[in-house]
Amino acid sequence: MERNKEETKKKIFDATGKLIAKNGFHALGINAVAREAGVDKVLIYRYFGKLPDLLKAFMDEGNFWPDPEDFITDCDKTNLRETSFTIFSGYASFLRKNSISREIFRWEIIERNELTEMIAAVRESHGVRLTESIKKTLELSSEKAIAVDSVSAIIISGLYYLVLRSKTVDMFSGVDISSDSGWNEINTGLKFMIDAFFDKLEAKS
Amino acid sequence: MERNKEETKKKIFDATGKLIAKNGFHALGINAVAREAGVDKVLIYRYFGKLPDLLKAFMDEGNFWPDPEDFITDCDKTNLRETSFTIFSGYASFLRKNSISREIFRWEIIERNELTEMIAAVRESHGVRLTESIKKTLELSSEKAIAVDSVSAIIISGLYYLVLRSKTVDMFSGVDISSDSGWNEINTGLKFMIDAFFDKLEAKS
DNA sequence: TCACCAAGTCACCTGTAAGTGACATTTTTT
DNA sequence: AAAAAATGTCACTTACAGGTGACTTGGTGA
Repeated sequence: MERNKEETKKKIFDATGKLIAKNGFHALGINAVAREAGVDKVLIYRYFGKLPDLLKAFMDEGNFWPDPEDFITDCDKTNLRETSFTIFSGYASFLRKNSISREIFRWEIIERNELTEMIAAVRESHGVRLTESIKKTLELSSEKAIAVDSVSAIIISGLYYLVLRSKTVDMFSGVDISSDSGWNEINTGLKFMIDAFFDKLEAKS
Repeated sequence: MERNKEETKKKIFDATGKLIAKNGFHALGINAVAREAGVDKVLIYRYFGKLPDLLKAFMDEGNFWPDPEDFITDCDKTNLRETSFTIFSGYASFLRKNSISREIFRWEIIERNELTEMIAAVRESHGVRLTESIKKTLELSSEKAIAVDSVSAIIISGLYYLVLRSKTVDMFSGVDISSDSGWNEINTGLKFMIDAFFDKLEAKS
C-alpha cells in the first residue's frame, strides 16, 4: 500500500477515460470509477469533489477538441476547396480515432450542462472561422453567404452523426460506416460535394 | 377504483410517451412509468413484462418512423432534385415536430439493442430507395454512384444531427438551429447543395 | 522521538430502482 | 349462488448508487 497522491490521481483519470471510452458518459459514476481504478471512492471525493468536478478536471487534463486548423498544416491554405475538405475529413478521421472525444460529442447530444456548453462554445468559434474565410474570400451575395453557413453546418453535422452512429450500426444509407473502405467512400462523396458546392458558389449568377 | 385493463394500458402508454418525450429513453424505468401513470408497477409487469417488452409494445402502437415517400405526395416525382429536397427537408421537419421519434433517434446513437436495430433496419431500407432511383435514372458512372450513396448519407445524417443537437444548443456553425428562421436557412442551404450536387452529377464526365 | 497531517481503509446511512409473492376485490363464468 | 379468473393493492427483498464519518497507517518536520 504505497501512498502517492499523484499516482492515485492518475489511476482515477485513467479509469475515468477507460470507462468513458467503453460506456460513454451517461453510465459513468463515482462507484464505477473507484472500482475500475482500484481506489477507494472517498479519495475521489477528497481530491476532486463530486462527479462533475472530476469530469471537469479530467477534461482539463486532455486535449479532446482539437483546433481544425491543426489539420491543414501541409496543404495550400489559399485553396478553399482543398482546405475545406481537409478540415472536414480531418475532423471526422480524428473523431473516428479518438473514442473519448467521440463520447463527448455523444454526451453533448444527450445532456446540456456547464461542461458540454463550454466545450461546444469552443468548437463553435472554431467552426465559424472556416465559413467566415470562405465568405470573405469569395465576396458572396447574401443568399450564397447563408448557403455557406448552412451547408457547412449540414456537412460537418453529417460527419459527426456518421461517426457516432457507426458505434451502433454498420450500414447507413448504403454505406458501410463501420469500415475504413466505407469512410473512403464518404470522403469521395465529401470531395465531390464540396467541389459541386464551390462550382455553384463561384458560378456567376 | 374502476377496473379496466384497456384503460390502464392506455395510461401506461401515455405515461411512457410523456416520459420519453421529456427525458428520453435512457432515463426511462418501470418505477417512473408507474408513478407517472398513477398505476401500480405490478400491472406493467403483468401486462407487458420487463421494460424492453413495454417499449416494444409502445413502439408497435405508434407510427414513429414514417416512410419518406409520404412526404412527396404533392410534388413531381420525376423531378429528382425536387423529390430529394422534399424528402430530406420533410424528414427533418417531421423530426423537429415529433419529440418521441426524435428521442428514438437519440437512443439509437447511444444504445444498440434488438429494438433500435429493428427500427434502424426499416429506415435503412427506406433510405436506400431514394439513392437507388437516382442512380437508376441518371445512369451514373461507378464513381458518381458512390458519391450518390455517400453524399446522401452525409446530408441526411447532417439533418438528423442538427435536429438532435438543437435540444442542447442554440447556435451551430453560425446557424440558429433552435429557431424556425434558422431552419429556413438550412433548407435554403440544402436546396442549394442539392442543386449543386445534381449539376455536377449531370455534367458530362 | 514525538506529534501532526495527509493518504488510505472501513463501515455505515440514505435513497431508489427492479422485481416478486401474497392478498383483496371485482367481474365473469358455470 | 358459488367458483374461477382477472384486476388492482401492499409489502417486501435484493441490489446498487451517492455520499459521509470515523478510523488507521505512513511520512515528515520540530
